[in-house]
Amino acid sequence: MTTYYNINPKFYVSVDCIIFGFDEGELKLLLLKRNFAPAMGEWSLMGGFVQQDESVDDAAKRVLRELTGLENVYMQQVGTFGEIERDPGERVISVAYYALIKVDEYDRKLVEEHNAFWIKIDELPSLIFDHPEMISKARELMKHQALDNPIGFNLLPELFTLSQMQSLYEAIYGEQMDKRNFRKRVATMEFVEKTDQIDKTGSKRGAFLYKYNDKAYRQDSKFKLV
Amino acid sequence: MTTYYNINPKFYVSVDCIIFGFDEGELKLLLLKRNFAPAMGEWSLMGGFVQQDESVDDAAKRVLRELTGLENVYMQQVGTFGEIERDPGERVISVAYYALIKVDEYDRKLVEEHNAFWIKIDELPSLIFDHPEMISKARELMKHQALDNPIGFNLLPELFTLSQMQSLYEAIYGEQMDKRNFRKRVATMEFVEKTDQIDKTGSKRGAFLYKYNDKAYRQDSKFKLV
DNA sequence: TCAAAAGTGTTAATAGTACACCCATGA
DNA sequence: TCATGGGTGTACTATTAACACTTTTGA
Repeated sequence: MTTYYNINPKFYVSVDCIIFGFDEGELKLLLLKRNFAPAMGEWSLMGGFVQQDESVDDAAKRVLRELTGLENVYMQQVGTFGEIERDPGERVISVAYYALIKVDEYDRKLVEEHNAFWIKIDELPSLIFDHPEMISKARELMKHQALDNPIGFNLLPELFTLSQMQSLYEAIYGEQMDKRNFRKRVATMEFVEKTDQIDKTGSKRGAFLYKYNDKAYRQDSKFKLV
Repeated sequence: MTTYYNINPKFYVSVDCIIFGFDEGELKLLLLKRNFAPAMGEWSLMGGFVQQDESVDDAAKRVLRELTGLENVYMQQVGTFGEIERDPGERVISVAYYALIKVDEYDRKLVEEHNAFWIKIDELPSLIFDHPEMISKARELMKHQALDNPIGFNLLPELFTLSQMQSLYEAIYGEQMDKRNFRKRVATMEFVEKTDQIDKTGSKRGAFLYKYNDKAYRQDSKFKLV
């Protein structure tokens, strides 16, 4: 019964990745200064076309891997952008995903080859097509999800100080937090575990390093910082 | 520079609508008992293929209108379902939307022609493809959005009693609420306005009818029932 | 007269917020 | 010795949760 389908048109379908990183106390996005057509020379998200042999989710994973070399990254679908003229070249329906990566883990060489750069999220250049809209939706969604899920740890190194964790959440929520209240709340989370290791890079005195225990989270599961 | 696009495959893209209604104190979905191919005789969501001359969002609006006759309905994109084999006939990438409609407003004749029926959300039949997954995601998203946005009024008639409103929110949240606390919270919302009209259908004594004032909401904008 | 839904306040518990000083260390 | 970030507790305020009886009226 292929006739049922045949009367309908087909479309190019792409994926675009909003790649978040946290570095030097700031949220950043990994963006391409395109050294390829179309829109060469302009800034864009990393993207690619969905292929026959992969699901849309898998296409997003592949595209992220092509740029960063990373697998098993936390990714979430942001939404599908389907305006007729969104890509001036041809009609393309694009599915946006956001990804949270640790900035000390990605493949420098791949990123360099793609001419990609980390840009502070409050200092974004102009971007092609509807990529700004994708980013603002992604940011909104990520912030919303971060409110009651411990997804922020995907942006922190394996071992982190409480100051790093606080400045991450300040960056995500866009507001300052009280140090004592913040630490009080973290102290109630059994899945944020204090190690006996000390980080000396951030201060002279040194700060205890903590780690996130995902298994411990699934059992008790309460996360709320605001 | 069409060569850039040409090397990539194209796909059928469809939309599927999860249509919520609130009737007789229960949340319901408008589902098709398919009287057309493929999967004739089975239950499914209302769907359709995206066409060349419409955006994906517009396709969803069109499909909803084809079934209900309604325009300007509250709709939200739920997500895109892109597994390779999700439709056993052909590869189709589908974008799911949920819609909130007032059950006293839709076009009975159109619904009858499509062989569609209102089914209580806790008594759903088995559905084709990944439609159950679409529904559970839609329900989750709707519940989440209903937590701090006054979207529930899209499901209530223009005039409603506080008992109706409470039972709606009990259905959405899936939990019983305290009548006095509920009314206290509603009383703080200036955008829920008491009229001087009384509904006598629900009780012998009669209950005051209220209405939702969208303009008043946009100005003050706080909504929180839980 | 009675069944059935409408309507109405107070109190206790909990959660959230504001706030300031000492500590340890390397330069 | 001093500048820098690390670390800690308490009192107040706001929010949320628990709870029971009276009213109206049609059948």
